[in-house]
Parts: sequence; structure tokens; C-alpha cells
Amino acid sequence: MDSHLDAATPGASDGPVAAIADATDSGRAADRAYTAIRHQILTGERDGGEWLRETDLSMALGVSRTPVREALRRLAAEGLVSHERNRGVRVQNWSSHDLDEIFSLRTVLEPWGSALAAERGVADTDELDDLANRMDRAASGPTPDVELITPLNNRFHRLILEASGNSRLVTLVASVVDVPLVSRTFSRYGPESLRRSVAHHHEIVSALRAHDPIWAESVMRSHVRSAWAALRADDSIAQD
Amino acid sequence: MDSHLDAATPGASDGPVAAIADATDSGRAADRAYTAIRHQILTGERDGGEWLRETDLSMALGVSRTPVREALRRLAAEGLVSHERNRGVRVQNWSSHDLDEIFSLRTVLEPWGSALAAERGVADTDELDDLANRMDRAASGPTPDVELITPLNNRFHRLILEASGNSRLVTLVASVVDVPLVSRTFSRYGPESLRRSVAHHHEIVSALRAHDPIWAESVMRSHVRSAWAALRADDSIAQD
DNA sequence: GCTTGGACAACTGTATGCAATATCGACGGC
DNA sequence: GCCGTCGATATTGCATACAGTTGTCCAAGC
Repeated sequence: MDSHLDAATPGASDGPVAAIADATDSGRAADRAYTAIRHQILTGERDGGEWLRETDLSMALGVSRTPVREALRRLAAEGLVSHERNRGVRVQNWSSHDLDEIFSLRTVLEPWGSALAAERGVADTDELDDLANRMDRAASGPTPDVELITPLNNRFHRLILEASGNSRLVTLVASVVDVPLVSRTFSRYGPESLRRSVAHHHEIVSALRAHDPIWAESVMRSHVRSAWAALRADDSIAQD
Repeated sequence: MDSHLDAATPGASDGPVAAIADATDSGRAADRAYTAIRHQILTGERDGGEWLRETDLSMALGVSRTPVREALRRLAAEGLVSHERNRGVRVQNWSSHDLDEIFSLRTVLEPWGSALAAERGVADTDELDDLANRMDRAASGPTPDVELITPLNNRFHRLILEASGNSRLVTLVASVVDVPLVSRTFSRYGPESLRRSVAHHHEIVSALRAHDPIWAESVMRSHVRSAWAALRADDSIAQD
């Protein structure tokens, strides 16, 4: 253990951390830490159950423990990590039961949001259409580009919920969906599930353009249920 | 994310805040700070828009700024306060639009949860019945005891959602409902709304006992909508 | 009178030292 | 040989010092 850490001075020396630092440099060390750790969890870089040591993280990120602690508390509030008193923070574990809870909720919330969006008719259907087309292309090749589809799909769903006019709905769904289990969904899709999912997206755009709430709701419900079924068939999830 | 759910319990003894230090010593200063500040916000002791200064709070609570900061961050994550960079934290303001968003969501989530609970049939209908009766008594007098009804009602709704089997549903609804606007709902009820609300509770218990999901869902939906209507009629909410 | 610049004050953001606590291994008693 | 206890170590929890930022107030200039 060194007597003092010169990396603790912000900006004094940019080591390997510099890449992370300017990637999301919001000016706040706590925000950078939050974003970095969260990213590591969502991408699966950190395994479930793994301990997140404040000292390790602070050194890896080139900041002190204080902003790291703040980041960990935010992540704990979101449920991505669990906080054990005087013991530390560890990455949350996800089971197939969690998957069921999440998709059960999505089956209710997302179709409802879609119906609201269709009713209000303020959704940016042009951008949605564009997103659907890009997902189309990303999925059509021999080897679907999962890394490309995922953010497009996330934006697609988010845009629709935002068009529902209920800001809390956006937050709630995001808080439930933003877990490794779900955000890496497409990597576990078979080719048929993938094609069907893409087709749903196009149909949802049509329903929104037609201002048909019932249609939009139905398609979205099918969309969510089919995703659920596709994931259930997959056995790469820990059963408990 | 679980400790904020039961804070509506009346057990939190008020009085000088300093007394909390040795009274409810959970061992963690951060938790004490969190509970205390949260209580102040939910009871309306802190007005919307009011600045929460770290130094003031730390002195009032007899701890340093560090645990206060942690508490404020948790509250910010829950949406009870808003955090402005380098400026501080202020108590969130609630408008009639927020009320609409919240009850709009409740209209979807709580009836669904009730249907699930009726279907599974694991709800503790005896305790629910007891709660309904106690609310009955508290509401029947010439001057309804609002301070007594509120925690009973919160527990009633929470118990049902817990019986739905979807733990995330409990958390989600709690995160949306635990705001001053809603938690002090009954203080704005008229006598008729109050009687109707109490009647709904009894009917919900019956529906659960009959294991009738559709009935349970319907009554709960009526229950939520009637509450919404009662609050809409009230003009004590800031319009924006 | 109005605007503008600058110093000041208040407050948050970050770093770091110290105390408290849990874990794990070694040692001694049974 | 097994179990309980004690101590070393690692790690969190809290306090505090310091740095950075923002808003304010006042005075000088137009």
C-alpha cells in the first residue's frame, strides 16, 4: 500500500482512466463514477454477486472514495446493486423469477403507454420508422448485429412511452427494464424471434400513425409477450 | 429501495429531531438522516421548493454533512427532492398534473395487482378485513381521524400488492404514491368520498375472499378512480 | 438610472484521516 | 481431532479540511 496516491489529484495525471473520464465527462466525478460502474454492470462486465470495493473503484476511476460512494448509493437505490451494512456493495443477481416479474409488468405498462401514445398522436413516427428500418437492416444480415440493435430498440420503446404523456411511466419502465437480464436481450434471440420482433416494430409505427390505440396496444402486447417467450425458451438464465 | 416503503407508518415519533439520534438509533447516521428528512417532506413540514442545506440539516440532526448528503441523494433518486448541481437540493413541487400522472398509473397498476392477488388467493384477508373495519370506525365519527386512516389505508393497499406475487409492483407503486400530494389524501376527502372509500375496502376484501380476479380488479379500479375524482374536485392543489 | 465588473459570501463537490465493524486465520482448550 | 476465542486485516462509516462554483452586492462607469 503506497503512502500516498498522486492519482488522487484530479487532472494531474491521466492514466488508463482518461478514456473513461472524457467519455462521459459531465464535470462531476460522482456522475462519471456512476455512469462507469453502471455501464460495467449493464454490459455484464461485472458479474452478479461480485463485490464492488470502494477503494478499488476509486483507484480505477482516478477519484476518491467519496464520489464512488455516492455512485454506489444511487445504484443501490435503482436496485442494480445491493448494499450490505459495513460489508459493502455487490452486484445484484438476477433470476428467471426476476425476468417473469419484469415482463409481467411490461405486459401491462408498455401496451398501455402505446395506447396513450396512439391516442395523443404526438409520437415522432418518422424517427420511430427510421429506428425500425435500422433495426431491420441490423437484423437482416447472416449475423445480426446485437450491439447495434440494442440501443436502437431501447430508444424505440422509450420514444413511445415518452409520447404517452406520462413522464412517470417512462421512469418506471426504465427502472424495471434497465437490468443486465433485459438490456442484453437480443443476444439470446433466435433468428425467428428477431425477425418477428422487427416486424412488430413496423406494425407499431403503423398503428401509431393510424392513431389507433387498440391496435397499438395489441401489437405492443404481442411484442412484449413474444420477447418473453423467446427468453423463456433460452436456458442461459440461472434458475432459482 | 425497501426502507422507504414503510416510512408512512405513524410509529415515527416526532418532536425535537435531536431526540431521534438516541431514540431511533439504527446505527447508521445516514439512515437516521434519511428517515428524518423524508418524514419532514411527507408530512408537509417542508414546503415544496424549499432549499435543503446540507449544513443546516447536519447540525439539526447532530451528524456531519456526509451522511446528510447520502440521505439527500437517496431522496433525489426517489424523486422527493431535486438536485441542482453546485446549488443544492430542494423539495420537489407537486402540481395537479403530477396528481393526474400518479392516479393514471394507479388506475392501471393497482387493479391489476388486485386481480393477481385474487387469483393467487394468498392475501391475508383477515388482516385486510381488520384494517377495513378500523378505517370504518376511524371514518364514521363526526370528525374523521385522518391521521389514523392514512397509515391503515397505506397498509391495506400495500398488503394487496404484496399478495400479487410481483415484488416490483409493490416497489413501483410505492415510489409513485409516496409523495406528500397523495399520502395526505384523506385530509382532502369530503364525508361522502370517505364513506365510499371505506365501502370499497370491504368490497375488495369480499372479492379477494371469493378469489374473483375480475371483481377485485373492478372494485379497485372504482376505488382509485373515485379517489381521483374526489381529489380533483378539491382545489387546494397548485395548478400549473 | 442602468449596466457592468469584481470581490465576497455561501454552499456544494472532493479528498483524506480516523473510528467502527466484519471476516478470516491462528492458537489454545476440550 | 474439533470447537471456541482472540487478534490481525480489510473495508466501510463518518467527520472534517479544502477546493471549486454560483449567486449577490456594491461601486464605478456610461
